[in-house]
Amino acid sequence: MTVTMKDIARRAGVSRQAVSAALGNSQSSIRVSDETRWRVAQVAQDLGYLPNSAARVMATGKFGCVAMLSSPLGRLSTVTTPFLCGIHDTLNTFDLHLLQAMIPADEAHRAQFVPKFLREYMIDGFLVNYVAEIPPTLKAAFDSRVQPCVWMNVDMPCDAVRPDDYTAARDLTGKLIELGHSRISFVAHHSDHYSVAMRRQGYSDAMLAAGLEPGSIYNVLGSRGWVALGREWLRSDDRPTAVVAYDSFTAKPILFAALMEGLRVPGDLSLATFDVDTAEDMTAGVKIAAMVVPWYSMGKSAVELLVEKIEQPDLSFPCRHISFTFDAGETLGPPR
Amino acid sequence: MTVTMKDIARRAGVSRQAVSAALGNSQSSIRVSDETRWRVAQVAQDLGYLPNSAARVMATGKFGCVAMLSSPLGRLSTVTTPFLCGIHDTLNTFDLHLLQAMIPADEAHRAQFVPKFLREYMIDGFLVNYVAEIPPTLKAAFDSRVQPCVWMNVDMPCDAVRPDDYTAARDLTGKLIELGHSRISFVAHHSDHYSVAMRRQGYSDAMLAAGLEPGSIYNVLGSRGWVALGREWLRSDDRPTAVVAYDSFTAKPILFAALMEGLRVPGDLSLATFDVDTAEDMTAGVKIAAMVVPWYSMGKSAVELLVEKIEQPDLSFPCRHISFTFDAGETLGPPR
DNA sequence: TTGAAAGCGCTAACAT
DNA sequence: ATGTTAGCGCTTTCAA
Repeated sequence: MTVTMKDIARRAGVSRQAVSAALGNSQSSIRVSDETRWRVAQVAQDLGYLPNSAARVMATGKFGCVAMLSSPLGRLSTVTTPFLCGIHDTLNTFDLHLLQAMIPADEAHRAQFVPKFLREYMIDGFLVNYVAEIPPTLKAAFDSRVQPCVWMNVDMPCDAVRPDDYTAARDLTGKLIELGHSRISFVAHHSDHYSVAMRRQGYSDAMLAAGLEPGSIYNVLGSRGWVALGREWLRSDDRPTAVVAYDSFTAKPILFAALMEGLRVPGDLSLATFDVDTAEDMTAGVKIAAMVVPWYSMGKSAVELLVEKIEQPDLSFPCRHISFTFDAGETLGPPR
Repeated sequence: MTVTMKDIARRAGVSRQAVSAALGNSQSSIRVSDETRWRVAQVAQDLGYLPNSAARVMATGKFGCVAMLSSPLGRLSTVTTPFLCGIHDTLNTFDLHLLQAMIPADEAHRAQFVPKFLREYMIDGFLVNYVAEIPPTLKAAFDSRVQPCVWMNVDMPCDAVRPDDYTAARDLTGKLIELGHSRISFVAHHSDHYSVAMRRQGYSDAMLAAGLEPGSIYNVLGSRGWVALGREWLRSDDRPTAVVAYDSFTAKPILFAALMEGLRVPGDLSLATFDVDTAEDMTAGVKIAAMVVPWYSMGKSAVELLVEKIEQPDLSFPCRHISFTFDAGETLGPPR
C-alpha cells in the first residue's frame, strides 16, 4: 500500500536503521557512509516514500504539533493574515505544524463544543486566540489539560503575549503635542477589552505630563453613529484640533465626517489612530496616521514563548509586550 | 506517564477491548453491558484518560485530518472568518480536524517551501486556498501526492468550489435595470482573477438583454486613484445613474467621491457591489447594496466535496458554484 | 460475552 | 559500523 522504510531497506540492500539514519530521522549516533546515504535517498525518491507522521509520534512521544483556538466572533479573535504569517513562519523554524480549531458559529452548538485537540491526545501545546466570553464547557476542558498554553492579546501577568497599547498611545499623543496641539480628544467605542482602557490611559498620561486637559468621547452606536455624531461635534467652536481614535472603525467615520464638514485634514484637523493596516483601506484616498499593531511580531513571540514552555513545561514566563510601529500617514500636521 | 486504556482496564477490572467498546471507539461487534460501560466511563473520567490520536491513526490507517493551504498574500487566499467558520463547522460534523499551512511571507523562503503535510504522511485530504502564482516547488509537491484535493475559489471544471459570480452580476445589474436605470457602469480594478471577467460578463449580458449599452471602467491606481478619478468622472454631464462596482475596495471610494461631489445616494446615484461584509465597515455611515459572497457556504461545500473525494478517491466531481445572497443596503433607488 | 495475539511504521536501546 | 529487538497505544482478528 504505502511505502515504508522496510521497502527502502530491501530495495537499497541496507538495514532498516541505516535507512532511518540516512534519511536523517533518527537521533541515534549511527553513522552511514555518504554512498549509502545517497543510494537511500535515491530509492526513497523513486518509491515516493513519505515518513508516517503517526508512527514517528508513537515512537518519540512528541507530536510536532501546536494548536490554535479561535472564536468565530471577530471581536474576540484575531485572524488577520500578518498574525497568521508570524505564527506559521515561526512554527516552521521549529518544524512544528499548526492545528487550527474554531468554536462553532452556531450558539447552541457552541455551548457544548470541545475541539478535538482537547478531547484527544495529539498536540504538544496550544495558543489561545480568544480574549473573552469563553464558554464554560470549553474553559473546563482547557483547565484540565496538561499541555502548555500561551494566551494572546489578553492582559495576564504570565504566559501571555500582547501589544504594548499603553506606550503606543502615550507616544502617539506625544507626537501630536510636539506638533503644537493642545485640544486633543480621545475617541473610542465601548468595550471591555483591556486595550481600550490602556490606550486611554496612555493618552491621558501624555496629556497630563504636558499640562494639558485630557478629554474622551465614547460612543455606543458603532461606526454608523460616528458619522452623525462626528459631524455635529466637529461643527462646534471648541472642537479639538487633533483626534486620537481608538481604532480604524472609529477613525474612518471621523475622517469622513471632517471632510464632509469641509474641514481640511490635516490643515484643520489632525487625526491619528491604531490598528489600521494602511495598505488595505483607503476609502477616502487618504492614509490615516497610525500606530500599527505588530501582528506579525505578535504571532512570532507567541510561538517562541510556547516553544519555551514546551521545552520547560513546569516554568511560567512573564507576559511579553510587543511594541507598535509608527506610520506617519497623511493626516498629521501642526494646528492652524 | 500518560493514561492508557490498559490503565482503565486494570482499574475497572474489565478487558482491554471491553474498554475500547465501552468508550465507543471500536468498530467491532463487541457488546458491553450498560453497567460496564458506565464504570469504564467513570474510571476514564477519574484518571483523565484521553485517547492517543497517533495510536488510533496507526491502527486504523485514517488520519481524521484535513489540511488547508493558504498564501500570505491577501489577494491569493481568502482567510475571512465566515469562510473559516464554514470549513470548521462542517469538518466538525465529520469529526475531522484542520491542519492549516501557510506559505512563508518571505519570498526567499517561499521558493523552497513545502509544508510539512506534504513532506510527511499525515492527512486524508487537503483544500487549496490559493488562486494563482503557486511556487513551482510547491506545485510539484502537490502533483506527486495521492491524497484527494479540492480547489477553492478558482475556475476549474472539476474538484473545485467557487462563487457563482456570473449569475450574481447578471442579477444585480437586472435589479438596477428594473428600477429604471439605463446608464449603468461597471467599474473594476485590473486583475487576472476569473471573477473580474465573470462579473463583467454577467453585467454585460444583463445590459444587452435589456437593449442597453454596457460600459466599463478599469483602473490600475487602486483605491487611492478611485477617489480622484471618481470625482472627475461623476462631475461630467453624461455620468451614469447607477454603478456596479467589482468589490468594496472599488465601491467605497466611489461612494465617497459621490458624496464629496454633493451627489445624493441613492437619489442622484445608485451604487451596488459584491463582497461587502456589510456589518464590518460603514465608514460613510451608509450600507452599500451588495451581492454578498457566500463564504460560509463556500467553506461548507468545499469540505463536503473533499469528504466525498476521500470516501471515493478514484472519482472526480464537477465544480460546484455557490449562489450569492442579496443585501439591499441603502444605496439603491430609481433614477431621478 | 470475554481473552489472547498480531500488527500498524517508526525510534531507540541493545546486542554483535 | 551494522543487525536485532522491544515497544509506543490502539484496533481488529481469531480462539476460547
